[in-house]
Amino acid sequence: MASVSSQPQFRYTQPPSKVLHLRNLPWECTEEELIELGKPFGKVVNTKCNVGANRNQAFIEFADLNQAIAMISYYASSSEPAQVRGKTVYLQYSNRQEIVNNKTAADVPGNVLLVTIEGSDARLVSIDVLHLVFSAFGFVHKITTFEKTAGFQALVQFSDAETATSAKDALDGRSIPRYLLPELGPCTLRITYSGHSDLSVKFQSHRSRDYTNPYLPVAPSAVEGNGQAMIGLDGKRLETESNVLLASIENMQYAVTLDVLHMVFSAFGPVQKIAMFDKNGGLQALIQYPDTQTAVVAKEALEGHCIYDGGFCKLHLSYSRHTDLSIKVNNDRSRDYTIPNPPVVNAQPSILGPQSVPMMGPPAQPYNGSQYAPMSEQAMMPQSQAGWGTAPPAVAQSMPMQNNVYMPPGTMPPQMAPGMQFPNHSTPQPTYGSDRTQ
DNA sequence: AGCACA
Repeated sequence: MASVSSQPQFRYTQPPSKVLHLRNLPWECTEEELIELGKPFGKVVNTKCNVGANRNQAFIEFADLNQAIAMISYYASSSEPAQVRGKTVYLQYSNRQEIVNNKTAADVPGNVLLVTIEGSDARLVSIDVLHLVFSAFGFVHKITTFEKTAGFQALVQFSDAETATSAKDALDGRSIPRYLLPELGPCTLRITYSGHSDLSVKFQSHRSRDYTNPYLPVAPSAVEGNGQAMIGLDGKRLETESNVLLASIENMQYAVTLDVLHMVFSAFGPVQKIAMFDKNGGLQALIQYPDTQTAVVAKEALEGHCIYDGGFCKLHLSYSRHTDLSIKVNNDRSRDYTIPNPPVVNAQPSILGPQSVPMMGPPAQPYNGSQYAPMSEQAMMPQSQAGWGTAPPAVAQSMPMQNNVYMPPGTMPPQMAPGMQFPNHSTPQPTYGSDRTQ
């Protein structure tokens, strides 16, 4: 192709071309308006609008050079200038011989959106959160997610381009609501159209979903037991198990202290670290066990149960993305129980004495898992075969945690629970000592 | 009011 760079950028008289260059167009002139303008002179085969820094220039390409010449000739001698929306447009032959339309799939409206999730935690955004966000605009048929150099991306399939467009217009450049992303930093959505019209989803997995086909087989990699993820048959529940639990406390009528949490969660195995923080006006806590199995047991046993009788301080548990909490300082909100004799900052005696703490009666509903259900006084006694509980019964009954290896002396909660549930358990004893981090 | 896009 002949190089145009050897010519000046423009001249006052251009050699004829079937491409015309238009300027002084009204803002956001449409292709349709350009076609209307050129149609009287011939067949408009291509257009390009919103050109130039001011986006007020455009190109019209005719099928034949003579048609372009006809248009230029007409307006060269016409008393009425070429107009779009009453605005005079100036036209001349372009210095190009054809319009190269770089219009990519990203610009052509379609029913499938290409979504790039931006942010340091972008790849932690679950497909369920994406589904929730996009479902606000219509039925989401399918979602696939993948990693590209552009980052973490998803394809979201709607029924039609109109629905997809409404989602794109509303969400492009905006961030996923923070309440949908506990623990995660801001995640911004960049949305274009995809060239796809129907995504191919072979399995329900943590990477892809087909919401039109609930009977689609679950990917082997998403089946419970492989240690990676669980997925329900409804294709909706997806949880990645973790050794760290995120606890949200609902209906917090009574103060829930670090020590109370430690006591409650220690019933299922050694608690390594706890971090408490306020989130969305409620109290949340991260509780770290040495292994995922212990966390799973604790979650199953405690989910939905109340720390105190009467529906107070109801626990809602999920798996955290964290695997090892970074406890910068031991205080009344966070503690690393793996460090012996930690310097406790802001150590303050518990405000609530045992008498002011409501008795921890049985949970509103009995624990379901019989293996971990404290059904009787006897069941609350630490069993000798209970892996990590080696304390003599008498001691364990009053101060169940005191003799545990991971529980250094001097860190006992001041308010050991009277009547605290003490489930039997069979978690093998992990090696706490070697597991210290940071 | 004067030539895009990679």
